[in-house]
Amino acid sequence: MTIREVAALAGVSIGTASKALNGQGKLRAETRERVAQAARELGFAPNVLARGLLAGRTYTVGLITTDSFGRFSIPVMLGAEDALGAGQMSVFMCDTRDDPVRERLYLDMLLSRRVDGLIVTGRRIEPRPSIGRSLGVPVVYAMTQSLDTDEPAILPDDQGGGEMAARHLMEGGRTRLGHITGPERFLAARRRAGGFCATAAAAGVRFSPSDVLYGEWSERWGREGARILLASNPRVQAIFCGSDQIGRGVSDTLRQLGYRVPDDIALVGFDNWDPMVAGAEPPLSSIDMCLVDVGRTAAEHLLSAIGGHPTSGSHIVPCRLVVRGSSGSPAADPGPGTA
Amino acid sequence: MTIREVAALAGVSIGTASKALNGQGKLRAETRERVAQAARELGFAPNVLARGLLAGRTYTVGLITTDSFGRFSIPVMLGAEDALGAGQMSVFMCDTRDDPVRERLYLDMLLSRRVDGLIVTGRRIEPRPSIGRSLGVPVVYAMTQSLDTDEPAILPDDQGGGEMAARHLMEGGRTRLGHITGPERFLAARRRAGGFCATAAAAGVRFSPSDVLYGEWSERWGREGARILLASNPRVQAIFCGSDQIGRGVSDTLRQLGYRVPDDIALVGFDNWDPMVAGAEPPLSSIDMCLVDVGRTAAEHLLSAIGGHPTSGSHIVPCRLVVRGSSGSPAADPGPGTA
DNA sequence: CAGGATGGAGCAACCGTTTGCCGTCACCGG
DNA sequence: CCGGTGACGGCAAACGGTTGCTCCATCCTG
Repeated sequence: MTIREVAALAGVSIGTASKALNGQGKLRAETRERVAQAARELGFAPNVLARGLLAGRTYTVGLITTDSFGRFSIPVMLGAEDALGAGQMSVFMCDTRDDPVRERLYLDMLLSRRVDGLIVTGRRIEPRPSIGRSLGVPVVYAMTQSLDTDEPAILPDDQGGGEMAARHLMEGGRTRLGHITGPERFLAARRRAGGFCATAAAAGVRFSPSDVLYGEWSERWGREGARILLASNPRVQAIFCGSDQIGRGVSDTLRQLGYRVPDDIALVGFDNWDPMVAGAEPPLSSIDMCLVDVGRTAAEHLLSAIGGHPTSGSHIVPCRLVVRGSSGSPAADPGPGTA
Repeated sequence: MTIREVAALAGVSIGTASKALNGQGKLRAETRERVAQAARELGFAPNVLARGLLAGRTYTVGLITTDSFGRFSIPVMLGAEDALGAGQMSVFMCDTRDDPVRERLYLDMLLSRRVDGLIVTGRRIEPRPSIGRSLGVPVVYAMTQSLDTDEPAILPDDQGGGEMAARHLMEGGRTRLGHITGPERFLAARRRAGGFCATAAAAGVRFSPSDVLYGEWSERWGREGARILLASNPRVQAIFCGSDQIGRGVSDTLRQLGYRVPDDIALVGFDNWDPMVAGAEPPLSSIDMCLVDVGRTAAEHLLSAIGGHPTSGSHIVPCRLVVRGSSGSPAADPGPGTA
């Protein structure tokens, strides 16, 4: 199954066979066809290693993730795979499980495999330490960013997502808002809250940053947060939840306490995570970070860098609002979602 | 950063440097140390491609999954990665998105990259067509099996899981049972139901295969199934749910209808999927398929096959029961789970 | 008819590493 | 003093494929 066999069968030299298969050199069309036929017959596939050895590149990129292939990393990977697969590149995926030792290990492995580039992904509380500036290969961060802010990073638009949620919830004329979200130490939580507050303020709706209920990314906190919010603000009309899990807890609790969703209180979640939004009753409207796009964009930037045109700094990928039953207008339900 | 530089710095020939770094040949200890020092200084990492080219293997395996890196494939991949990482092998992950064309494409890619072996995974309704018997590399199926039943496959013990659930639910003396699960066309659903029925029968409890409620793998069906079950069997004491999502729907509906879990009705789910079991109220007991073990075992079989000792046929990995609040004894809650 | 142009195919070097074999040097024993 | 032996290290082939250069034959043109 090597090119040697193909050349022998076609009755040409190895070099000629190679040229025939790659469309190089000057060969008679008949010769090309004869070689192609031989290759087909033998099921020949060129050894990518040998080719890479000579070309100095491997047509391979490394993808390092820190969050155990969680539901955030997966779509990013899929997007990256899409963009790279089109360019005939393959992806080595490594899960560091957020362990610096493992990260170092995987990094060495990827470098000794001479990957052409690196994508670093994984949900983080804050920007992460750079994985290294002089590794000899380009690096792009996806859904996370380096403390070295000029290293290229592709990020979801958390702030824009918060703005979208606010605009959508206020659409039906609702003005008494609430926001229950994850821990304040998460940059993403603060950005979402920031966008939400700013949009409310711009619309003349009273909702200050101190009204944001920070807690955990869990259903339990959603339940608890809902009770706290209702205690302090019993006439709330719309709640923006920082994650679908929180949204789920809020939704359950509202129903338990006798509120109707969306008629009494409208809800919007965040992440658009199918098992969560679909299982809620009614199904939960949610902000989708379009992580597949984030991954695809990251891969495109990486390809560009590999091609000699590096980019730098943050690039924001817009979110998308998916409307479901939990946020129909109090007057008239707008019907099925736009996505 | 090649061995040439290292050799030059150490003042030896390339061949000698290679031997020094690999512990081969007969060299003075001082020479070895000098080379090692030079390598360290230059941050040398051997080019795995070049090494592989000569060795005829790549220290790489392909992992083909059909279910979009879903929550079933991920733990399998992690387990496989663990077992392979220890042997210094890397994993190419490919997601076919259940598309035969993509599968073919990825397969060709992996073969032209000369992977040393292949793991095929992904939840399937029934055994899948063989990916190919004469690919030139060993193949192990994980969490799925080939129609060619002698190809090695590592499978979770669905039947045993059903037995475990039955035994656990009957422990507290409960004898009026129910089972709400996914579509009957899924082999896994039938196996779980089979184990459940057999164990009930063996204990002299009346529960026949025709009592199983087959439906979908969704929360919605859980809700619906719970109502159906209660309508036909209002005094049911324990329900085995074929997935945690179904369990979640059942749990919510029971609470809504005024039943107390676990005091009136005990629940056990399947999959032990954290966001689902933790978010349920009370937290859902569940059968864990130990998919990490499945993945690890698959990788071990693959390594063995690569080493020249192929295995064949199905190998079953046992499940594990994780007890939580939803299945405490009606007499006395046994307290926190055993896991 | 002779010389140059051109088309077509082969040769060999190269990518980076490993490893079997051989040469060399020093030391030891006879 | 000479031959043998063992310790050390270098040489070169090999892995599979690519490509610049060379070489040969043919054809065309002056």
